Amino acid sequence: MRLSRYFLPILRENPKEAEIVSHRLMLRAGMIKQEAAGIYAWLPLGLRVLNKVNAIIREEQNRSGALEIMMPTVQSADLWRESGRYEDYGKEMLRIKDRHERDMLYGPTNEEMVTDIFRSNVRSYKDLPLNLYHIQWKFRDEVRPRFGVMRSREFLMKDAYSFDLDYAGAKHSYNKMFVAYLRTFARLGVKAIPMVADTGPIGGDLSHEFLILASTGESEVFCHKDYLGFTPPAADVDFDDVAGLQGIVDKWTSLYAATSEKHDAAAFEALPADAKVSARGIEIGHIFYFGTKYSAPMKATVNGPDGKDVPVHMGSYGIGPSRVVAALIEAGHDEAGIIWPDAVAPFQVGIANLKVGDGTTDAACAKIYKALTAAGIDVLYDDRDERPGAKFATMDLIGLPNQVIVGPKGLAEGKVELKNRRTGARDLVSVDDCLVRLTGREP
RNA sequence: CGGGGCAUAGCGCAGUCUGGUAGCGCGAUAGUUUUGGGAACUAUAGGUCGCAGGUUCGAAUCCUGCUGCCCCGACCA
Repeated sequence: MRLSRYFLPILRENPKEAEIVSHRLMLRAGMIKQEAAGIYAWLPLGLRVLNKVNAIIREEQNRSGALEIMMPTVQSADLWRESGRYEDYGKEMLRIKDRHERDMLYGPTNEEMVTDIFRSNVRSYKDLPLNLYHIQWKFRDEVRPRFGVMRSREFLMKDAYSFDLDYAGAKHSYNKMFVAYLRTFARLGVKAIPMVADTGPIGGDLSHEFLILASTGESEVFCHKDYLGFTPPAADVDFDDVAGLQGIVDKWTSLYAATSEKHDAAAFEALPADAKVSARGIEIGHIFYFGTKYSAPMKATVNGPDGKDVPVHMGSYGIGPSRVVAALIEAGHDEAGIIWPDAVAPFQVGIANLKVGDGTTDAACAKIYKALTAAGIDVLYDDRDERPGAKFATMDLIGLPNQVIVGPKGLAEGKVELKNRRTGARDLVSVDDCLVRLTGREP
């Protein structure tokens, strides 16, 4: 992508409403635009990141055996009356009437609807286990939305729902998502720690929150330091291996980890002094097992091996990709701007042409741009007629992990500068060496 | 939902007390000179002063009502 043809409305000054760093940087980098309280439009740069986050989540959900569907944002109130939540959910639910005066709502979550899909189509225990998920916009009419997309009213959520014959099966489904989440967050470039959680209005008695540590987090967390050094499950983990998955979950729940709501001060104090981590955290995932809470009232039953109908055991599993984007910034930034993990960076490489109009630099940039693009790498080529300082500032602000700086000084020696955003390291290399290092292959 | 603020150009703000016909910085656009960490000069564009009513010869400014947004707390993915 040539920056001169891109839509990147960068702000030099901080918008006054943005208090926390991720909100500030997302606005300054032209990733989002607020349209109403807690409601945001995603601009090209922001959408790129959001889509990359979604892609990783999707791959790991699919790997675990979950099946992607797409449920609507607008739902009929009738389903929610069946579960009893139409009254219980309160003012956080955005209620709508259609032209026929029918009660509708903008979905805050999808347990009822997915349960309806299930009961309409599944009759036998032989069709279990089943896990259906989608990535869809939700609306929760927060009393006080804040922190940009971190706590917005409209937000994107990946929500998965598992269906099993009994508790043992449901526990395995729960473990699959637990492991999938560990892999997902590791691939997103963050250390997420599972913590015992309250189940809140969703209900149920088995639940974990996944939190990443960040000084601006809304939650107060306490955990054992060793979690930060744990190795996430490998890509070839066998999701059908019941004992194997349980082993992974056991390991990741063996040490102390809790948010303030579930904090056990005595247990935490018993940890060795050098193992205690007391910090702030951001919740980026939450998984629940809630048994027959919805399947029983909504009559989502299957015929068991003994020929009797039983309500299925369910769980739900959520990740907020839009919040994840903000959380990644909270966890990765410096004075100059965002530092993206490679996996979700909007562009892997930025090319800064320091002297647009100079034949030599233009040609070198064009060669690099063409070669990287041909290698399937997302490249942002800053071909604007701007001074070098402005280009450096832009690249750093939007956080491109690898920056190729092409100017007359370096080219006089046949070299370009390869800069790593995270470490700040700069290497003077030939154009060919630069391409080898960025593409991992010989020209 | 309690408490406190704010609303004037794309962004940040002054002007409001004391009514007199719209201003600053940054940004944008064009040109020139520049060019290795957010350049200088010149020119240009851009605002029904949140909305509606009222007072007045005259309202960004005073009065009334409304709306939107932000912050703190409680609540929450």
